[in-house]
Amino acid sequence: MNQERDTQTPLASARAEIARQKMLSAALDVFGRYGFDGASTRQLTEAAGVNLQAIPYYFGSKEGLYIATAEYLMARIDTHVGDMRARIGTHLMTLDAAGKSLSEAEARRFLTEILQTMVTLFVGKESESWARFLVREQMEPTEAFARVYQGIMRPMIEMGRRLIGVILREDPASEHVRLRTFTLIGSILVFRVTHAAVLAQMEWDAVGAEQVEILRGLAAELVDVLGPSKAGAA
Amino acid sequence: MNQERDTQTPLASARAEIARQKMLSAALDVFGRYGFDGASTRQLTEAAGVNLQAIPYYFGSKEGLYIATAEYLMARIDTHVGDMRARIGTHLMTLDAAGKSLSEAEARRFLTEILQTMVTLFVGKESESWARFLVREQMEPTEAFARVYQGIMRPMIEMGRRLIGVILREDPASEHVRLRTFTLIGSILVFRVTHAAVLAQMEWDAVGAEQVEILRGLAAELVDVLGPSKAGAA
DNA sequence: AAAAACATATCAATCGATTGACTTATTACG
DNA sequence: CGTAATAAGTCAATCGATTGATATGTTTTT
Repeated sequence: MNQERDTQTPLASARAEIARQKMLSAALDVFGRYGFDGASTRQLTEAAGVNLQAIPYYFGSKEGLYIATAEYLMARIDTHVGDMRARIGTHLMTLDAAGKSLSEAEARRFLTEILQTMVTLFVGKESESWARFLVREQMEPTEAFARVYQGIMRPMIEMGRRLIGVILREDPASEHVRLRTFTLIGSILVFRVTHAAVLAQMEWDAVGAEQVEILRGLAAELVDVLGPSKAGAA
Repeated sequence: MNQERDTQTPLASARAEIARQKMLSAALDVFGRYGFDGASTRQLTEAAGVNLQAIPYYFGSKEGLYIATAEYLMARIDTHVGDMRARIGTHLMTLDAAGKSLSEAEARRFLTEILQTMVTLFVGKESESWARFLVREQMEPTEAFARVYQGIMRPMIEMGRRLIGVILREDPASEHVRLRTFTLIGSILVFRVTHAAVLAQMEWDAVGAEQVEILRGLAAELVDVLGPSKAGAA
């Protein structure tokens, strides 16, 4: 079995590339919906419109397809958040190089942007299976966890830590800032994880564009009420 | 008719009750760890030390065992949170009957208690499989979801809504209070759902007693910083 | 022709469930 | 009381269906 494509995409694989793409696209949906064990190879290939044999042929095994799907997912997500991440990251590095510090207002603006992107990406309907893929991978890490964590979670979390550190006026590396970073993530993630309970409690039929807009507003509010512990609290 | 049999547990079922108990206890762990599809009947019966046939005999089917396990879980949880829930619930009803309203300080105290209970129940290690059972049931509802939601989630959420309504000085039924209730839940739940990422970011080896204490402190802080939108924010 | 891509027909393993025989406990009856 | 009849509980053996993977043949491209 030789499906190595080390340096270049051979012209011969024009057909193959289409098949791979179809399979990855379908696998992202099927794996996201049913998980690794829950998704059968028949299901995966039928959803992609390819033969059962295509899995061992192109990806070696079911597990190979899964790992490839995880990387495909990260690439897809990067097309959605890559710009924002690069922009904020560059801004932070520019400040570092100039020896200047991030203003609180800027930090709030960036943090709001990140959380609102999380809403769109995690709670929205069109990316439902993606989100389930990621949540599942967090809760029960598989072989692909390290890649997903390093590629998506970690950079986002550490960027969030820095921003929250500025807003709370604390060390971004402190335990407290790390904890508060996770609480903010959880504040959004809960609308995906407890999806059924959310629909029941909010009296929503589904999470459509209208609901996403409400949650984006909520994300902005969460950043607004975030602040250093004030002495003058009753 | 010298001996009543109908009201009390029949002497005949003493053995059966032991077997059922063993099976439910083992099933709670196995289902929690691997999910419904992931747990095999062999696994379930071997963990309980009973024969494969015990599942159809006592619970009709694997699904019957699963539903029974969900109800068993709720009973177990009730032994942990039942007292608190009853105490707060009674207090609220007493106030209602007297036409009095809940003070903000009391609301904060109760809410902190609820969140800290969530920490112990969801994040602690000894109840890890329980928590995973519940989280899984939320994310991919099965036949047992309605029971779990009605029995555990809903009463807790609606009690939280009432308390948060007092603190935010808003209508507990409003959309905003509902949203903020979920964000609080998510702030704790995230430490279970993104467990692997939490360990990596917090540089923890595991979530033991020490970490639970830290998270209980975080829960208290989250209630502290909760308040009606203040005008004097810079 | 040679390689790449696709398809058919299986494989052994495991799934949940069922069968029917077996042991133990409870009830019925003399 | 004692003992046979009945029910309750346990067990190994096995069912058809499905799982991921493979062996091998066919078509397409170079």
